[in-house]
Amino acid sequence: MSSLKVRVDQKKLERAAYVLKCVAHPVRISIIDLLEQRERLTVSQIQEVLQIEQSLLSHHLTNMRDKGLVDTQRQGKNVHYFLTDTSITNIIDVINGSQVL
Amino acid sequence: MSSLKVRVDQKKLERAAYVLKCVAHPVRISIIDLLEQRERLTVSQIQEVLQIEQSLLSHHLTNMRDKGLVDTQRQGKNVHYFLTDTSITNIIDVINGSQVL
DNA sequence: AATAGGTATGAACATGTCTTCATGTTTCAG
DNA sequence: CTGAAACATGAAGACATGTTCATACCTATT
Repeated sequence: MSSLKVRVDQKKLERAAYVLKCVAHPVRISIIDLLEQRERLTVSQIQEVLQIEQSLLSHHLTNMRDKGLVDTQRQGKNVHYFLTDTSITNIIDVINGSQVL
Repeated sequence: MSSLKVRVDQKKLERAAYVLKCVAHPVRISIIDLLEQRERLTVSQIQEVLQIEQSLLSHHLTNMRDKGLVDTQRQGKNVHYFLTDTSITNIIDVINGSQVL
């Protein structure tokens, strides 16, 4: 007999998968990395670093916002993006500290 | 002037995204969690816990194997699966220690 | 050799994701 | 009020992923 079972409840599993799916993209990982370094960044600042189309970046940011990864704050013509929970940046560490990733 | 840039190189970014995409699924997160508890598990053992179709589970396992997350070892009629790099289990911790995930 | 248990594979369909392009919105400066 | 800068949105096509079903494969037992 074995009391083996999944230690994460279904709700959390689905939520985690949902958000991880969002993290799992080169551009979006990059954005997280940038926001770990700067706290707040405007779309144009991010665009300058990543060198991708404005519209594409906006889609990615909206995506991350929908999933609750980032939040925004308007300041004049600019919109500032920031991480809602900096603990996600731990994923970057996991990435760097793994043979597999 | 700002020396802001992505601190993860392109290759690693793509690899990380590729593997994270694989992690980002309820069933596959569950499998990782189980293999954190047991070291080695056969397909049927996993199936017994997860209660999903054999074929579906097999597809998921093959997927994880292709991405290098797990590896296998045959023993008679059974095939044992195990994590190739236990540091991935840190992702479970990140999940549990995050407000967002 | 035949059978059964354990696992893998492939086709097919539905659904989701990524990217581009065109266009819309908001805000400020003049 | 007009125009330009900064950002968002929506449609569409290409492509990837998840699931099911049927079937094939491997191994041990008889």
